[in-house]
Amino acid sequence: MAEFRTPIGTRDILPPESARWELLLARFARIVEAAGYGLVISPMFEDVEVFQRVGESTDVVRKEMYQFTDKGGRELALRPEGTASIVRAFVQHRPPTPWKTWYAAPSFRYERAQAGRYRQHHQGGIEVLGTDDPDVDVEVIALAWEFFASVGLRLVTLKVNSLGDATCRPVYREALRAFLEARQDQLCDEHRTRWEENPLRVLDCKKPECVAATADAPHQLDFLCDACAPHFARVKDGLAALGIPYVVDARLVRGLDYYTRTTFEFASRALESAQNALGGGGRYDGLVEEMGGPPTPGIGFGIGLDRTLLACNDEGVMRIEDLSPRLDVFVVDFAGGDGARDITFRLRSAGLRADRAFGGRSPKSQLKSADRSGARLALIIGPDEVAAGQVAIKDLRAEPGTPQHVVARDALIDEIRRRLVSDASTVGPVSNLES
RNA sequence: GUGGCCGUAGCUCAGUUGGUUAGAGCGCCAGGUUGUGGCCCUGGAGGUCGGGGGUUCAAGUCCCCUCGGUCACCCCA
Repeated sequence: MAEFRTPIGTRDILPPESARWELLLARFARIVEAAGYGLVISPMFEDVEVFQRVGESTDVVRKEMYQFTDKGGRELALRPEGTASIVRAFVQHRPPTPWKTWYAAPSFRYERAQAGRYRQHHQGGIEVLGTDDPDVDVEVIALAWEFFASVGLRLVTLKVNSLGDATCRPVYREALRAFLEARQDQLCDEHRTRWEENPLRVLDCKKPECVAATADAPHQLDFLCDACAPHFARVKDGLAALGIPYVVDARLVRGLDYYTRTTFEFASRALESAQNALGGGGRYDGLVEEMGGPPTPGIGFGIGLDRTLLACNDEGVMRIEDLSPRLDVFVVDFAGGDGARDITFRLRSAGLRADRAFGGRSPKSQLKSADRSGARLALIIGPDEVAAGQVAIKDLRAEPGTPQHVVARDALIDEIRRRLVSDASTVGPVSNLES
């Protein structure tokens, strides 16, 4: 057994699996940048209060945060989600609005690991600050939808809801409180004592008692004010206009307290595991102010990239086997090594993807490495070729017995290019699935 | 934080009611082919049986503890 291993709930992502991550991140970046979003790279730890502002009553900040004191006595925490950092950056730098940003970064939560749940997971997300136009809500949702579609996922479902705003939410809360108060003895053990703390959370409880007791509970949707109702209607119209299927789920309550108005969640019907939420988000029109900035509406989503890949596994898309080899040529030299050293360097300078064998191994052994590398061509340099100033080119995908060609060193790069363009499948893994 | 299941080679696993030097497939390395991969054949390297303690003449096998993995609850991405 190895002496050291990755901490609980974390893992190494190694080749060839990591190639899927490169592709996934490239897809995400391409889609959101094409929509005018700019990358924000923020620290992965912040003043602990930055994250506490996203919701004192949520498990994420209450009991799952990686908190620590640094040597200067500062109270810091590892980022448990993406939005708080972006909002903090907005308040700190006051960029012009609307500020459209994206990020792809790890988040950390101290939880028991299980399928689709890690202590370090990776989220890709976008945030738009400075406009409450409902068409932005539609844009944000549509970009997430497009991302899932771009990786080939077909079994993704979208749920939307509106949680109201500072005007209508308190009214609804009070109605729900009154409703729960009348039936508190029917709730589950936990909520019988805690329903007052956060009444909305009771609607999210999966215990049969709570589900039954709240079956005909009032919905926020029935309490939307004159500002929120048309906002939500416009969002639904927009989704319909773009052909994005959705269901309104009046019981959708997300795990962070900052949400207002539009909230949404993506789930995979393909995922067998209990963790089938791929991502979610919503509006947080009060959060910037809460963080000490000017009143500024905002909306965004976070997508779990780890889970997106799990969903890809279950749907059979983004398969590692479909990723093409990354190398154009593999250099085999059993004439001392000068040729491998010099030619590999020249090939790379010319923009070709090239690797070689080291250690002066036998021709057979080096060819074996060439085969496994997945390269299209092998360049063979033996004493005969050196003497003639030539290099042998072997097509590694040709049928056995296919004769190899010998070219002068001066003509080598042109000849390789000629052979590569004649076979489109030699394009690398990223660009091959990029279209 | 709670519970179920599981820890034997790099990987996937076998190991008969406890009984000699712990096995296979894949992978890796080498040879068969004094300069040619993929198929085949042969050989080799690689394991304190997760760790500690206990029972026993004898423990990979039984018991306890512990660490780790995994799945579920909870929560969420």
